[in-house]
Amino acid sequence: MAEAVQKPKRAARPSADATRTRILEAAEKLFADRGFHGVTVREIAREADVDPALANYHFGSKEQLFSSALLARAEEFMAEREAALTACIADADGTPTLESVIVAYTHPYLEHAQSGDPGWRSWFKLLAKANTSPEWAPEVFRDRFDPFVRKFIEAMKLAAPGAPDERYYWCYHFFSGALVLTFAETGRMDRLSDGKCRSGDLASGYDLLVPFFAEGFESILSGRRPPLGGGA
Amino acid sequence: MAEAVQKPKRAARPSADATRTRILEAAEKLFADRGFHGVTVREIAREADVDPALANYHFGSKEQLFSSALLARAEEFMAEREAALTACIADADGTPTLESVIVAYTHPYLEHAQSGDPGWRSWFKLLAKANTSPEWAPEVFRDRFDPFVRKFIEAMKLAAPGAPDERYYWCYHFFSGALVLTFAETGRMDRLSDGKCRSGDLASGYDLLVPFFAEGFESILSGRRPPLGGGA
DNA sequence: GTCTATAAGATGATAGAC
DNA sequence: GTCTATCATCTTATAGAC
Repeated sequence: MAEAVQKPKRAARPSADATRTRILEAAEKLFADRGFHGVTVREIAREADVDPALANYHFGSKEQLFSSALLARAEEFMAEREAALTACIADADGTPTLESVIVAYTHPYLEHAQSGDPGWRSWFKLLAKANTSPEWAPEVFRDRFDPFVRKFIEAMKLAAPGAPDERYYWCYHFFSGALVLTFAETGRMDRLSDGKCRSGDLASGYDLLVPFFAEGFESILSGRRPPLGGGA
Repeated sequence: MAEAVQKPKRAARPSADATRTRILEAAEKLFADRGFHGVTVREIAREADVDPALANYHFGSKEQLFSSALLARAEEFMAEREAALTACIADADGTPTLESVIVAYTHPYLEHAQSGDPGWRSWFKLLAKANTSPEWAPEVFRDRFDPFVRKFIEAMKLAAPGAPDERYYWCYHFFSGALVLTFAETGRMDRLSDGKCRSGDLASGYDLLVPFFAEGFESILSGRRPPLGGGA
């Protein structure tokens, strides 16, 4: 105990912090698989091998636990991507290519998916579910995700300036739908292709996603391909 | 009663069929907004202004009710799209353009969204949620959606032949993620753009979506833009 | 076909002992 | 920090009266 006072080393006692982490990891996994309403606090506690009351003690309500799970990796993820985006713009003296902006935005997905920590893959599934049910953790979207998306859109304006404002938003919208679904690994493609393509082969998907969307963005933002009606 | 025997006209008595329909419409709306686990059978019955026991009587379990709601419009929707796809191929003597195939695949979304029946917009939201939680009604995906998607992919092969098989599947995957999210109208874009873009303005989105994806497909399937790694 | 009543069990949350 | 016990409520589903 005198030792602990002198040197407050973490994990001297495996309890409190470890418990929090175990609950958070269990919540991440189960919420990712079954969504907010598809999981009970008791199930999360059981998965974490922890008393049910501890979930409430450490995180408050079930809503707060969900937000905590979504937020846990959001900080790190957004910071990395923001750094990549800033570097990409600086490296190109303020006029990056569309492809380089897309790489900066998406490469952290691939890196984490391949990192060996399976928690990231769960978190991407969680993100996909939250993306079509934003009412589950609106403040996380508002405070953590949206500001970074706005920076991405500003970077697209540097890469392909002069298009009507709405086009940047719609193109981003298409892009995000595809990106989030890809890293959610729903397995649908595996069945559609009779096993010829695997959802889990994210490296192959990524290598196609980047040029696919670079070209889509380029054709719309440059005006090379006009909108169908000829309108906005 | 003698009349009813002679001429078994539908809706002579507004009860049975009307009740089924009311339950189905309420289920469609509530499941679309909150997902399978986010809604109780009692809430659906209350929304339909019907006794809770009738949901079980008419549809069986809650799972079956969800599947019925997803299936209800799927038949009509897929039949229309299949007809459009077949016509598009026939009109072009077997070599349609990529854009015309994309239009055949997507235009029924826009038509129904603008049809005045708000049930279709709910159903598109339901589809988006089911798309990231396919475990809620796997048989509907397997039996109704997947066969039609395979026909779409065959049509893409007619329009842009000769690419490695996996590219058709990945490109379809990107496309479907964007399409389904667009017609889910999550409202995210409205906030991101500070109201400059509205999720509900589906006509504008559609007019950009078609050329955006025509170009993405074209560039990848033709090999004009190679995959990042230079690989498959 | 509709509705009442109820079975049989799970749920989120907390108060209070340790 | 942890765990036991429990509250008040809600859940899906069905049996049986009308």
